[in-house]
Amino acid sequence: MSDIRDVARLAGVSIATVSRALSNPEMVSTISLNKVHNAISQIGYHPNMLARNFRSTRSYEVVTVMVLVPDIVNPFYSLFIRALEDRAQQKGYAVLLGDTRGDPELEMDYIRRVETRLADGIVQLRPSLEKSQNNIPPDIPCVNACGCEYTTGPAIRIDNRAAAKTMVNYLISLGHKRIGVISGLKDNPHAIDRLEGYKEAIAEAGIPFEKDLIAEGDFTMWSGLNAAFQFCNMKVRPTAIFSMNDEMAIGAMQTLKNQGIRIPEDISVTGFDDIAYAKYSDPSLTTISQPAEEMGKMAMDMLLKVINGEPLSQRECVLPTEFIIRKSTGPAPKKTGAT
Amino acid sequence: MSDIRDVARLAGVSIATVSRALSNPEMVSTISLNKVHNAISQIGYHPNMLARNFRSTRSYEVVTVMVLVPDIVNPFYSLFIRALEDRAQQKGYAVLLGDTRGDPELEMDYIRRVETRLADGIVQLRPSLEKSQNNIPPDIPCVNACGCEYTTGPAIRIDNRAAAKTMVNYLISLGHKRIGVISGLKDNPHAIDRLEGYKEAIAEAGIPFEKDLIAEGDFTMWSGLNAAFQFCNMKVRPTAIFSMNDEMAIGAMQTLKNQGIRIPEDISVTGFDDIAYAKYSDPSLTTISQPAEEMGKMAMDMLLKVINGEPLSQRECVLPTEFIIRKSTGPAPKKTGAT
DNA sequence: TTGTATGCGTTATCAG
DNA sequence: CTGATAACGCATACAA
Repeated sequence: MSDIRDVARLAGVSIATVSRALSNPEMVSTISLNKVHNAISQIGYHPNMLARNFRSTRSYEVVTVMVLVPDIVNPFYSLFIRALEDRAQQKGYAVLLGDTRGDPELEMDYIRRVETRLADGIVQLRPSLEKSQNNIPPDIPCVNACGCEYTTGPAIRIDNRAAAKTMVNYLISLGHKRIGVISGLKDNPHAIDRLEGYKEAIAEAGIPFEKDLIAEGDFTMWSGLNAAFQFCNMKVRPTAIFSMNDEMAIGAMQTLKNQGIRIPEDISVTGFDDIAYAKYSDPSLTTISQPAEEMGKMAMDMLLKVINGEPLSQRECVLPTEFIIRKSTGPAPKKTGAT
Repeated sequence: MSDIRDVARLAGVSIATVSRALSNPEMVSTISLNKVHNAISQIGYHPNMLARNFRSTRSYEVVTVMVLVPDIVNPFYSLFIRALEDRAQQKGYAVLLGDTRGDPELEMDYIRRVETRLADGIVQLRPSLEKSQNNIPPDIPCVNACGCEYTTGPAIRIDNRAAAKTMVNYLISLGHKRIGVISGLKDNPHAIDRLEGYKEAIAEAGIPFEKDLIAEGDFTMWSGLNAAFQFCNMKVRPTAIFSMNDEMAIGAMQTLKNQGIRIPEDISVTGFDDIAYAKYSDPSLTTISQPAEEMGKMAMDMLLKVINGEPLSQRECVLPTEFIIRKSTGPAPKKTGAT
């Protein structure tokens, strides 16, 4: 591996000149510039970023960002990350992956790495409540990109409550009165916000809240598949199911179809996120589209500002969602689907 | 940010002792060890990995690996990466993300970063032919984790040809004689290998090869959806479609169903990869399961050996696949489905 | 415009 | 077992 010294020697200039030729070409004469460039291509020199970056600890030369994601296999997250990474790449920054699998221990491991300067900042994709505040030390730059209503600090989020309410209102407008919910884990902030929206909607429609209509999942297809059984076995089945994400909705539809229940004739199903598969499911899924890519892009930009100490125009950025009607929803059946 | 010097001062020892206490505790007396630990927790010291790593360039202390992936949104890749990252995390290494979006320019950008020592090695997920050799300089440690038959250098792969052949043989055993193919891009090594398997299978069954039965896609659902039209419009439709991945198969099924073609009664459809959605598609997809997680794990282990200069027990590791029969395939219909 | 010399935070070498 | 001190590769203040 060749040195900056090797280049200097070959080019017949000082290492300072080589350094400048690379970082501040305008400070170097054309002649030297040429000599340096020739030398570089001759010996195939690549500046050592580790050294460069290490040297300028106090400078605002960012290089690496760590993204903390609960599960990169989830299409919503991977879409987000692709956009984030794209943005970073454009600006010449690098993205370190930290798949926490929802494990707080693992998350801490990753955070520690950032403390060791392996990265300059964090994009947190785990929604965090105020109490169980993301255990990220205050001195390390961080943006929460999946915030909820209780998130503190720089954050990007959607209005989960309003989106959920829109969805449930739509179901109500179709005549549904018994609307089941497939929720995320009860203490998940998104689940909390979305349930809030559900409650508001039914309350305004004069529909009483029934605890039995809430099934708990964990945002995986498998959990959606299981949750649906709870509804199949009820004496009076709900005529619609509001699933808190698309994957659980897809799992649930699987169960329903296996039980001979028609969608949407017998029961309507809705999702959340609008992952790619939502459009291709059978039937295609009515859902809420989150601007995953926009969020990824913004998260990157926002974090850079935080790192560079620039002021944020707004601590929190709430992005709009889109309500997408497909074929998994329809009018409530005339007689409630008793078993 | 506190220094190693701060720790030394507070602990009343030399910085060398502090360094040793952290890296080689066995070389330090218990007394000093305690003093150091106390000091560290008092001032909240975190060793600067950048400096540490920079200092020991020639040491075998790896920290970062870059994974070059065509598209992280593809579930097969994200599953692979999750496993890779998991393994890296266990060993204390970090994974830099390089989503190339299939763009060679972008890929070069990432490779350059590795040349600048931002990472110590590369896991390449783009299959590469010998001719269009992955343009990774020979001096940088690399493992190709999606190899094909022509891949050179350390590689992990499956036997695409054999897997494809198994699948097509199965379709033939069901009585299918006109078997359409939804291929990846023609010059994609995986597509080439799998097509080879298809050709071998039909040849052995005495079925002539028809160029018209090959539709080209690009491994996205959208392309599968479009490719299927080619078959729908044929005078004599194929009775089975061998899609080179699950996503295209899912897209194709969408088209078929929209055209009123029943699966598998009128036409059988098969996929490749066994992504999570394959099980939940309608009908569930007969496919080939690739051991994505196993591959990710092995890729990490293999790359570490390469980086550390340890000898590889075998240059290439060919992993077994699993043939999974679900509900998208059935006996060939009696009369060929003429339009 | 250029060169010299210093320091970034650690590890490693060498005496003690 | 411990403490000075010299690297590591580069950027930069300062001097020329």
